[in-house]
Amino acid sequence: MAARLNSAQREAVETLSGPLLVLAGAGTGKTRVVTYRIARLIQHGTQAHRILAVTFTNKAANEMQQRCAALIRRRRGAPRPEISTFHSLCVRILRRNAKQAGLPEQFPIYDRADQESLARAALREINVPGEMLRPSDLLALISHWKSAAVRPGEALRRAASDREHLAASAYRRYQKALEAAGAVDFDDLLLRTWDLFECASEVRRTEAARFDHVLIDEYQDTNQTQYLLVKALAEEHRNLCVVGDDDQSIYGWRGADVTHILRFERDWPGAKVVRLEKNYRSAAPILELANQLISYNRHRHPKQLRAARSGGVKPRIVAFPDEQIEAEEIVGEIRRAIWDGASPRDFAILFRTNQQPRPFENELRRQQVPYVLVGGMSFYDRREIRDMLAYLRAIATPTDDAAIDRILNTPPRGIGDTTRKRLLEAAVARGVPLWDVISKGPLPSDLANTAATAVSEFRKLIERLAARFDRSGIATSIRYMIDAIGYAAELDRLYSDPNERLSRWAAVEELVNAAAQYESRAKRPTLVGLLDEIALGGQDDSRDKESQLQQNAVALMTLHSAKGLEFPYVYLVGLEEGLLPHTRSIEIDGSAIDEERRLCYVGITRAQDRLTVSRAKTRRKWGKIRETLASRFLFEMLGMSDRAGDIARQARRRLDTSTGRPLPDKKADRSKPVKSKPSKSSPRHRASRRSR
DNA sequence: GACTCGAGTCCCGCC
DNA sequence: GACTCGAGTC
Repeated sequence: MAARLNSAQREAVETLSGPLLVLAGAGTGKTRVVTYRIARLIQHGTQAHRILAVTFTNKAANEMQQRCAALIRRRRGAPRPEISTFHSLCVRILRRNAKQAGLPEQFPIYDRADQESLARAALREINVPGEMLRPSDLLALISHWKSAAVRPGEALRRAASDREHLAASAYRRYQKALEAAGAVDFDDLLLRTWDLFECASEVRRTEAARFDHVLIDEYQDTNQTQYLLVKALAEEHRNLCVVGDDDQSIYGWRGADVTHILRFERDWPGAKVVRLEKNYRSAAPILELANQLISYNRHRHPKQLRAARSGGVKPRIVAFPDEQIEAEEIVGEIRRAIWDGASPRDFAILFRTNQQPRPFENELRRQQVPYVLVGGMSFYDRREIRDMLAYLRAIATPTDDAAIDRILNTPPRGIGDTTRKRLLEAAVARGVPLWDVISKGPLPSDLANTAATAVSEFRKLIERLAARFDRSGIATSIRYMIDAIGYAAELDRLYSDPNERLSRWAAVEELVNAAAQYESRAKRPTLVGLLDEIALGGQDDSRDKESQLQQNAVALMTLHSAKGLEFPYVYLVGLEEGLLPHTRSIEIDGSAIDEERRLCYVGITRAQDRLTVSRAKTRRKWGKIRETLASRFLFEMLGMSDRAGDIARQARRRLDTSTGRPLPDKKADRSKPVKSKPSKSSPRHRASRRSR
């Protein structure tokens, strides 16, 4: 099998023991190296189930599983290598050792919306004015603390400003509420596993001893907790292989620390380092642009991607009058290419923020080009699905206050705000979950008679549903549940538009299907198991990234979602100061801009054959039209350092004079749009003919 | 307690 | 522009 590998790849595959760092540039066959290495280990006598490979996304884990399965001839029922994300790995460890971890046997995993309601409650409790600290700000801080393994006490000690002090107190309350509900949030999955390893060394030893080899993908994106976990799992046998590219570290904002990969050799003395620099993905002119751009970053392992292919088309850089025309022209071009025989799935439109795809979606629909918006509003974020899941969680783990709170009056059953508040107050005062107040009583004495009746009806409903789930299969019980709560009637009531009603109802049915699929797939299906899968990114989410990308449709996604993918034709859109680099990063400057630059680099290196980079000269934001400023990266990728520097200074000036909001500025950007060599059919020519 | 309407807010990326 | 929240009304 080694014949299909180049010499560097072969070296990485054949180094079978000891610490190994594979510095893999974009498109250099990293996945191939990892899967071949796993196959080689097995060939050399390592039992498959004693190999652990950790990825960051479910998509990467699934893909790696499939590739390994294709490579390893396996007897039916023979063990497989354990390939999973950090989060799934930690859930399994915590569920196996729930008692030692101080968790109830069936703990719920809180998602973003649950976290937000906890954050809101915590801020209310300590009377923090909304303009000082919003729930989303608090959650970002908490996540940052947790990914750096900082507990509330430590956060309080470290607080340098009033705002941080308040946030740290809110963090303490947030954590208390989480513990009271016996729940964990996403960051807790990692942090509590680390705590468990620290407090119970026998658990750490047992868990680490399950594996003889550990592989970590995308090592540049590990945060502090993940770094500690990796150490704990591999320090005994030292058979650790990490793979990554410091130039593609784009998750600094959620605690990823690029220094982990930069100092690997110091952490693991005797480590071998292999560099993969031969790029099999992109045409040479595309790589030239990428190399040029990334050379502006300071702290990095020096690398130069070399194209394995010769020839190729020079990337285009285009400016459009506004974002509407940007969308129209790009979609028009894609439509014509499809007419000429290209396949829709060969195209990707990449952007920085989630508000950018809207005009593209409209155009794709109008011009009848099949497309798929990857990420964004997920199936499981839909209101009706969230409602159903809240019921399921309340049934599986009644201590889940967030779930009970959501369904208490959904559909409306006469339990209004006042009643809800009184129940919550009683729960807090008694130090018990909300469900205990409802089910065991006594109900607060000041409840109105009608309210008390409604609450006890609600209790009976949940008990009846729980009994049903005990008796029958999951999908069957969910169908019964939807019926029992009268959800169809609720949808009729809420949505007058029959199309919307239909689409919402279809989503509900889809959930039943997902549950049925899970039931047939899982070895021992349980409601908690189903909810775990969904919380961890839903491997059975038929609308998830992977299956979305398998459809023959143009892919629309953020640069963050695009990492690890490749397309023959890539449109990297909205290259403007304020978007890429984003305003928030311009404010911070320095390393934040470097990360934006890496993001842009990731975008460029997704393209195989043709790359188009575009921007709009004006853009509508909150209903107002504003003139934009070309991104500094456009000039950097062409090696025009001076112009890039000018732009950076202008962007900062705009920020200073407008408290963070770019104002229309007649003088700004009067300079010619970035020079490109538009062919006659270039969208720019056609765009200028349009009057609008 | 449920519903409607208008003012104010939204200001990145995600497992 | 789109969404949320709170005051006012039934």
